[in-house]
Amino acid sequence: MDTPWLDRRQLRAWIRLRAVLELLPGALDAQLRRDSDITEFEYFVLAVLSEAPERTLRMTELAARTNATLPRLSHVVTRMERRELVERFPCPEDRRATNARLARTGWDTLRRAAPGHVATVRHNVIDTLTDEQVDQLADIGDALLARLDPAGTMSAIYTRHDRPDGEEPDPGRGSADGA
Amino acid sequence: MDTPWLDRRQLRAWIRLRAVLELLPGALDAQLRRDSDITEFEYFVLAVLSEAPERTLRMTELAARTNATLPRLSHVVTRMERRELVERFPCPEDRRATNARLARTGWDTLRRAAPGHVATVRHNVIDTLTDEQVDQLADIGDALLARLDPAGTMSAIYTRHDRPDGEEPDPGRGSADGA
DNA sequence: CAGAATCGGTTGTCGCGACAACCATCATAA
DNA sequence: TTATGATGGTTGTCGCGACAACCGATTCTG
Repeated sequence: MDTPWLDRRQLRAWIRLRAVLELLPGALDAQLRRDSDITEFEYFVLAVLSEAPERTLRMTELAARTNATLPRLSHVVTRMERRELVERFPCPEDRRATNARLARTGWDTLRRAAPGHVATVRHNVIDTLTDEQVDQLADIGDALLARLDPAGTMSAIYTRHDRPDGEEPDPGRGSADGA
Repeated sequence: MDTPWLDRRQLRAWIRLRAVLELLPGALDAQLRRDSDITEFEYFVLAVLSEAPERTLRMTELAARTNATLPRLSHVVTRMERRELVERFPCPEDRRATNARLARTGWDTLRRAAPGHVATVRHNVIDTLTDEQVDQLADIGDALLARLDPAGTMSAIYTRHDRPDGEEPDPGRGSADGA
């Protein structure tokens, strides 16, 4: 356990990363709560569901893709169900399992929330970086996730199907916006 | 409000960043809780205090440097006081104010916790990146914090006094480790 | 030197996430 | 078949953070 201390340059990077870790989630959350009355996590749940076939996913799978524990997800979905953002129904093939499906209200909420959320992400992240830095950030993210999420459960979601859109769940294409 | 959608490269960066935001804090927290029975935030409070002159800081200042709201800090310090990690005493100059001082136990706890914490940071972050990426990360962090923390309250802490150590609060030098 | 506004901090309530305990279902093997 | 263990989920309790309400001390204003 004789790990060397961090040198100045490493420390510089770490301190900044730590600060971002502390501040950014709050900023994103605040905007969504204020403008759409949902959590960033709830937004993410809606987004993930909206990407799934039939807009339906088993709880376990949904938990994995959102990096939630099952208990946490269960609680969250219970609340979301109350607001009719999602629906829960037993899985026909496996009677232990439960499916979560994006409800109409959830889809609408997501669509309405998306633009503001994207704007916030742009404002706080993307637009503050050069194009080069954006790519560097992606590579750095890959490196970190190799440790944090070896299975790639979190990041694979959107990159899997190779589309120009992703986290932002597509309102803007498809039936919306009359594009 | 006609913010353009994220293009593929931007999305790639954002998704990864988001995943890191979700996973990294938990990883750090888990290690500290397990090995030293303190939160990452408590660790940080200890670290910040240990860097302050007299190992003492006013609550407001401590809150600013740890990016906590005052109520939150007050609660945290209450608990830490119970475990004798810190002490609170009224500020002589301003009788509204309260000072928080690092207690003996807190210092010891910090010193014992530091190596494992550093190792975790290395394992999950620093050692997964090239030297070049470490610098890139620092620059990216600067860019993001320009928005998130314009006053620089969070990141200024350690860079201000220009030392080779920083977040990691110095055990390792001084009387520890018998170096 | 009143009175008002402001500052510094604490306390109370509420909502969310972690963890453990629990129940039901499916798979496996004797 | 029935035990055994694993899988999929839910529920209960606890601890922490956000927000609002509050109080004493201080500064500002006339």
